[in-house]
Amino acid sequence: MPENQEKQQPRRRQARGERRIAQLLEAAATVFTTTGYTAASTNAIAREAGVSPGTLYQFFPNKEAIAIELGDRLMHQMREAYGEALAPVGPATPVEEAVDAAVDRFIAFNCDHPVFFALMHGPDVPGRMTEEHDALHATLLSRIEELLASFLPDAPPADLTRTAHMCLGLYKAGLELVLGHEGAERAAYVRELKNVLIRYLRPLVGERPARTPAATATP
Amino acid sequence: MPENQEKQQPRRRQARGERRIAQLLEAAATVFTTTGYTAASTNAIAREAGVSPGTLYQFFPNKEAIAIELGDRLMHQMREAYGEALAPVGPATPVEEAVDAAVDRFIAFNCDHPVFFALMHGPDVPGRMTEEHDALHATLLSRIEELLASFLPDAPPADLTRTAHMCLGLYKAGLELVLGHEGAERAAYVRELKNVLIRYLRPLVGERPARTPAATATP
DNA sequence: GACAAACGCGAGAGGTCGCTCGCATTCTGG
DNA sequence: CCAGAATGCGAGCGACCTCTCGCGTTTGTC
Repeated sequence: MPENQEKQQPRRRQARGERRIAQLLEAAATVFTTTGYTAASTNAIAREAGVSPGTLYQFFPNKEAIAIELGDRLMHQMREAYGEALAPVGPATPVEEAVDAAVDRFIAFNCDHPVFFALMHGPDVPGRMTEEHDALHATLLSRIEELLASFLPDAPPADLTRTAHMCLGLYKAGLELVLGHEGAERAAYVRELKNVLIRYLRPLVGERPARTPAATATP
Repeated sequence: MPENQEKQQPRRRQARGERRIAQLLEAAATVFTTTGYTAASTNAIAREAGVSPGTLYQFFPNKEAIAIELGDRLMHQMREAYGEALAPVGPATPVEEAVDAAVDRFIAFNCDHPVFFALMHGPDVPGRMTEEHDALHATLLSRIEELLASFLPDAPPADLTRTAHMCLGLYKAGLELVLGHEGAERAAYVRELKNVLIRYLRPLVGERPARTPAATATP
């Protein structure tokens, strides 16, 4: 009984099918990025992939399933690229370093996969999409909270949760600005986003060891 | 120069019509807030207002016009409530005070008019709505930039613009969290949002609190 | 080579949404 | 009081969207 590729589906895919699925997901990614989830039509996705609408529904039961599968694969790629930990932080790492590493990683991932932002940011998603969205959100939040806990061992849990929410929100705001610019401007916004997070978190972790003289020479 | 009510339209409204318009806009506000602009149907708005679809189109040429008019009225209310200046800031006001006042005002307005957030936040808007959205965005940005300029007279214009974008983005992120909570939690998030902005801007205005003797002693 | 299953197609069924149109009702100015 | 404008209605038109269905094609297996 045990061996299976995907799930418990009695559906045997050929190599051609797997290729089509990848092709369709890629097309869906570009369409979602440009028009958003709700505005994206399955016909448009099929057209972008160069197949007929019927073919699309050979592989996905409905439009939502496309986004779900896309989200799952993105999540998987993310875990694969960065490992289980949000950011590997040693016991004496300064905040600056942790923020710098985490932001760089996430920004890089989001720039490589703009769909992620589209699926993340849109509360224009109906039905079961919301669950998936919330799951991802909760995952990220718990990672951030975990990371924060290593910096703030004696903070009340409620404060920790709030700070984590705040950090994620700030990151999303910064990400939007980063994705909206190119080249040097983009880099400048990344720098600003890091500044925001560092300056927000710095006062919370007063007695951290290294007072690194990094960045921002005072004018 | 003749007097006119709305614009150069040869459309004479009766008192009943004005009432219907207000009623429809109110209904549209609740529908937009709950479902967002794109997902909101004109039939739903008419139903919410207790009138027929045809009646709705007696007063608005299309769905977009409803949102536009709603946005205009909100904008007007905002100006009326807070005056032309974003926040009246004296020449020696500390950053803390300016941020505190500005955030309190905006948060109060957004809590009173949740539609504002819905119309603001949704890039799910097609066609000419985007212009209106961008116009509002630009207005807010220039106000913020203006305010920042009074704090940072010698900063390069590019940096000023970037900082203004960042502040608005941070505010929007915080607003989302604030609106997502109630009571004490909400107040805590307001506090956090202020902290974020203050700590972000503080290092940029090093020699600011020259006049106030009881300034912050802590580094 | 033959059979079954997977793949591929595209017209179109079924549904929703924005918006219109013809007609009834209410208001307003003269 | 009455002509005409403003208001109100709701069935329904056309466009579009998700998803289906029947049938032809390709692929894997023996």
